[in-house]
Amino acid sequence: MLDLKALRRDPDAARAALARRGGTDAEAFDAVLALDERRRELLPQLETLRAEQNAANGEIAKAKKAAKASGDSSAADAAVATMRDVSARAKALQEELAEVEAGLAEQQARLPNLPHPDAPPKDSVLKTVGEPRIDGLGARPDGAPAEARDHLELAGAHRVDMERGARLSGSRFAYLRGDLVFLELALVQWALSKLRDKGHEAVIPPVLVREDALYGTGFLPDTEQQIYALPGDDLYLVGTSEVALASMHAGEILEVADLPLRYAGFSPCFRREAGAAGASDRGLFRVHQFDKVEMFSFVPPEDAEEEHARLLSIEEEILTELGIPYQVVDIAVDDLGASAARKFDCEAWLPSQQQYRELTSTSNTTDFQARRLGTRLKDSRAESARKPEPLATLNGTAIAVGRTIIALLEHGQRADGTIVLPECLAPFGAPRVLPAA
RNA sequence: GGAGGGGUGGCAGAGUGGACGAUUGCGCCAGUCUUGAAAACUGGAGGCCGGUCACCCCGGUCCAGGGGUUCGAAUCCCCUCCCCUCCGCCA
Repeated sequence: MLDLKALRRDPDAARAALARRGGTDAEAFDAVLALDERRRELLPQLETLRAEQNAANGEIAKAKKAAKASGDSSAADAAVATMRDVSARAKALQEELAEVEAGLAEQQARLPNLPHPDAPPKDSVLKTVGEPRIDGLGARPDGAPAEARDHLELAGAHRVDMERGARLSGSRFAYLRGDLVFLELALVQWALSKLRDKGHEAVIPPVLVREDALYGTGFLPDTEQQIYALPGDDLYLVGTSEVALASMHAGEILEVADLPLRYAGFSPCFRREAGAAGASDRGLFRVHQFDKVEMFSFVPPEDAEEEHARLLSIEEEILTELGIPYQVVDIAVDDLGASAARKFDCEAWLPSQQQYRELTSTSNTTDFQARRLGTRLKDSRAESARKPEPLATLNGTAIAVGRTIIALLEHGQRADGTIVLPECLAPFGAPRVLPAA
């Protein structure tokens, strides 16, 4: 949600910023301005009537008492009759105002966040780290791609069982089995431990949430086609624990001294992924259910960019320690989600596809989510008490388990089909080497 | 799922139609006292909207949330959410 005061102060700047996103938000934007203005006309009128009512209430109470003593209730009756009229006018105004405010809230909810001025017009690669090759297949000096097997071949149906997954639940569902389960648990435990050491409290959140949480985080009204709903219970399955983590402090006023608040959520994620499946999305790459470790931070607004860089550096550290070559992409302004002002993706090199594919992503949502969720910040110890203000929230993927497993299998593969796994995972229960399928 | 009982300020807890944004206690902040602290005493302190996006001040609003009755609602009625107790069920 955007700050109405800021929009009023400089509508043209906001309009221009929104236009960079390329969507058709102009109508909603103009509607917001118009409804806001109407609201500001009606409100003082209603308040004047209310003040009149408040003043009269005391008089009526006195008159009633006097009437009781004297037996003459004519004065009281007259006052009540007068106020009956005022009350009716107030009620009419109130109804109109409620209508305007409902419309305003609806239009306002449709507006996405203002993009960061540095968010580029097109995806732009900021850096590339690691060699796009596979050490274990080093037999050929040119590193010819033909030899690289993809993760499904490497894992085998007894470890990534798509067929039975589909039989049970439909396409894009998988059974993860055997060694790979321990690999997942090791990845998760490794990541959560690392994040704990960096000040992120581990959290296992609910994954079924109310509609409010999805509106609050900006997933509604924007990505409804991606969200599983349970209409019988008015609940939704989250596509990311970001929803639950952001909502942890909904409606709260936080203390500056308590910031930053940093979390690491571990949860399954559910996405409908409506539409045709592409060949490059086969296997675990795009499934309806996957597990993920997600970072989430609440920081003062002025620290948001620094925190964004921090989350990105953690993502890079994780990829580096796992030995996965990657590139960092500054996501195009017209490709940001509704809540993000800026987004960086880390794309891993996938040997089987000979291209970089998204593995992790980190977004600076500035005060957009905080404003929607009603999470604010105050400083009780400040010299001059200032009003609570929205703070900044940021999120970033630590480990998207399925895709990380893909990258690990493909990069660890050797000519004989066995797979070397990163050393750092061994203490957490992962095998050093997976047998060939 | 069934039957009851509840939700009031940071916490505890009064208030059941008329000056209640709300008695009181604890906690918190400041001051007086003190070498310092404690105690005691005095004072202060919420959010939101608007007047003017500052301060002060003023008006409006907020007693879980929403709607209704009334000249007037913390108080009466309806709906929703949450918590507690008992029963049932269950990883």
